[in-house]
Amino acid sequence: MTIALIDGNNFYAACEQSIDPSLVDQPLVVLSNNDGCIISRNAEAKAFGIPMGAPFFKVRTKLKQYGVKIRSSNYALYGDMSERFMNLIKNYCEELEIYSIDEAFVNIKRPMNCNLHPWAKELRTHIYQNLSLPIAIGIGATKTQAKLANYLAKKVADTAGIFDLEISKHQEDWLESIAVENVWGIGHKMAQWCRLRGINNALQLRDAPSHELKAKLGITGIRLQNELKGVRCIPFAKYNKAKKETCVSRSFNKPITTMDELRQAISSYAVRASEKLRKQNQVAGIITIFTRTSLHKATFYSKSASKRLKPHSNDTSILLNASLALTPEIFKQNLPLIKAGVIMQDLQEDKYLQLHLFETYNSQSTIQRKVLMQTIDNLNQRYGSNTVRWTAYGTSPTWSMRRKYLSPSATTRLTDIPIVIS
DNA sequence: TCTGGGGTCCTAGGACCC
DNA sequence: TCTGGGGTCCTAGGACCC
Repeated sequence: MTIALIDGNNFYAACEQSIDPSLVDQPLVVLSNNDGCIISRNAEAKAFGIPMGAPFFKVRTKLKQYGVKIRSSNYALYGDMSERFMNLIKNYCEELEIYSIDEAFVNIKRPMNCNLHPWAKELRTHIYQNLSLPIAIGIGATKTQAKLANYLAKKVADTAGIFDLEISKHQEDWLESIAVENVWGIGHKMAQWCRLRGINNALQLRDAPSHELKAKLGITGIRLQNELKGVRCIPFAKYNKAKKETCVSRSFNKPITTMDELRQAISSYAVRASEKLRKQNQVAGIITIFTRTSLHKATFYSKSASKRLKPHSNDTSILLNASLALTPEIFKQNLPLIKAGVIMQDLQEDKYLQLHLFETYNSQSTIQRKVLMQTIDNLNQRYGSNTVRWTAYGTSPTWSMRRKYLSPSATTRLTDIPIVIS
């Protein structure tokens, strides 16, 4: 078996372009939630030297000057496009592991002549014809090799978005061409450490003394090195693994200073987190809420508070009450809070709900609660989120996300379907 | 004015067990 | 002089990923 990593090029920007023909061939950037910073750029925008992750307010003038189009994050759109993307890939491989919203690892068999190019080419065409999304395909003996191959498929001219590192006659040369910071699993800190030791590229990392890597990076270092050599250490996860925690957090549109606002925000995140749990068929054993001031100010404040839930639950009322009870513990007077969130932890599958030996339970009301939650979820799913809502988070929040350049939910909401005038 | 959101894995150290 | 050996579980924090 061989591994391929398939991903969408500039995925968010490409999704925006696929629903709005006026964006084609135009430089385009997509902003993070709250229109904070740049998280996706198409090739035309990259050509202007607009860096990834740049705070929007710092590059705003430049964007205007170059006539770059701007979109706020539209996760309803990207999530739906991702689902379509993965479903198309499924027909082209033996096993699929969805790694992120725009990336998937697949297991494939090499044909007799070992050449996977025709397969890759066909898949690329198929995706483009169906979704107008350009993709890159990297092939390798291990996940890490596939990742590097994918990187090369995008960087090296003349590859047409496909690169097979496993059977390349010049594998070592290619590894040498990849800077150490571009290796999957090597972040900012580790790259610094590598550079200090003269480990500058993927080849040098592969051949570095193992005991030094072990000492610094632990078991992950040894794994990484073996993966570079072609020895599989990171397993292929065919099935969606159950989440270990689930978090809902947001930055505010502007700093908040009152307990009332914080309560509203926390409430709305707790409601959303409960929905997520039910969708994942999970119940939480611990709920944590947190808030903080800006990282970029001299006085930094950050506080969290947790509560154990007995028994585990995904009932909105229970999680809402727990988070509201915790809110006074994290609130501090006269501080400009810019972000808050709710984290659900110690997650279990809801069908194996563990009850407590010395508590009494009313199974009738438990079932009724479950049906109630289901009904609310169904109504919100069918008629739009917030059709049925909890009053705890108010009707017109002053703190909600800024999304000034939002595109329509063209693939998930009937009223937003694009209209073609011929 | 203004810098995202949502995750995972690993490790070290402390508390505790027999 | 000298104070065991082997283990589990939990937590906080660091590092990384997209």
